[in-house]
Amino acid sequence: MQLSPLQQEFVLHFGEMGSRWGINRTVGQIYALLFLEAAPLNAEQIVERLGFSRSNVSMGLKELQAWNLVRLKHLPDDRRDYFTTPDDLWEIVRTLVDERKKREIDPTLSKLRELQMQTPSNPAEQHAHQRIGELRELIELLTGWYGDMNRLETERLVQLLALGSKLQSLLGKAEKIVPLSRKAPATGKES
Amino acid sequence: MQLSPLQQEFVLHFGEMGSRWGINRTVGQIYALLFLEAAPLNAEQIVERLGFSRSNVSMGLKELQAWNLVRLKHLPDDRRDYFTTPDDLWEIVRTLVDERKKREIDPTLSKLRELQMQTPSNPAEQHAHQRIGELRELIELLTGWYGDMNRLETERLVQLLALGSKLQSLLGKAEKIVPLSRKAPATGKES
DNA sequence: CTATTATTTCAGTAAATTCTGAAATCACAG
DNA sequence: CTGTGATTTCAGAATTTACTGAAATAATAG
Repeated sequence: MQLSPLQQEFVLHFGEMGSRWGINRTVGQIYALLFLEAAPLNAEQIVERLGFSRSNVSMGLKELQAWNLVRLKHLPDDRRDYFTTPDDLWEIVRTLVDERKKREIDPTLSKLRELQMQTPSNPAEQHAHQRIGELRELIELLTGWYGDMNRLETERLVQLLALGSKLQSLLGKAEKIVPLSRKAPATGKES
Repeated sequence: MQLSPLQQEFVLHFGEMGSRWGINRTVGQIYALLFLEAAPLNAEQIVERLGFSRSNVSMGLKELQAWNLVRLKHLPDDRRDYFTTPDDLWEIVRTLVDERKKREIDPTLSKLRELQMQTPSNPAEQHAHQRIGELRELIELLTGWYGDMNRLETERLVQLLALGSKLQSLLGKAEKIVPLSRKAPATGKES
């Protein structure tokens, strides 16, 4: 491995973390490397730095592209593909969550809805049906909230997150002025 | 597998999902089974229903206990261990996030802080150093926010999540009354 | 104690996954 | 076209992870 100690530790750590989150270790390392690098790298450079086989790197890059986690660049008079990660970390977070949602949460929701169609026949099924309903509701609440948050500009989102628990006291105050549900305050001028 | 179609589909789906999140498939299935079941189950009953070996179930249950995801119960005049999942789904979510944070996020933060101690020597390290700092900040913001949310009672938390994007308009209004940073509104009566 | 039943441990095996090198395909310059 | 370099594919090898059965340990009842 042809890396500075700083790079090396970072890359190894994220390879390890990736593998705990269901991501192939080498894919994690490739991503971590690209994340630290100022300039885009081509496959051969990744091979040199990480010591994987060329084909392994190729597969890893394909995987990262499928996840929308890398950007493809080209240099003039060079037909090799160069890869980077977005400069904006929030863009990375959004992509990660979006993709994970698309691949795992959404299919789970469909499955839960489908299972809830079945009317339970005995007490055991009755209970399972109930439980599945609760789970579906919870996931719907969370994904709905995520959708809302994702629609915010990054700056607003960061403000909100930074508020954290101060939020509830603020909300308490706000509620006194804007009484709970924000629907039709009867001013006759809705949009 | 000795399960109703409803149970079976649910259990298989969550086994599959588990394995995509770095959780052993059989552990996922055991958890899914316990989740649906009204009454606690003992290891032998899990063996019957899922068809795994006794030792595999034993290991799976140990894993779930290590993750704090199951509760241990006992029946009168029966010295076998019986397992359930909490009735309250929010408790489950909190446990999941807490454990994952403890095992993966917190060590990552330590690592990032440690790496940032090193003063960069060349331009490449300079850039890496910068990048690591940005990542650390982002994770700190997110974990800080999570800590705040986790401190809320479930009811308040659900209210907040349900508000979603309505929040920002509410906040806009609130901000006019409570001007941005909540520190020392110069009333001379701080706590 | 001893017998009985519950649970865990662990070495070996099975299965799944990751990784590689060789060959195929692709993309373009000449 | 043809040649050269970039990239991908894929079958098998290597590695890792999961699973099992047998044996050990633990817990309790008699």
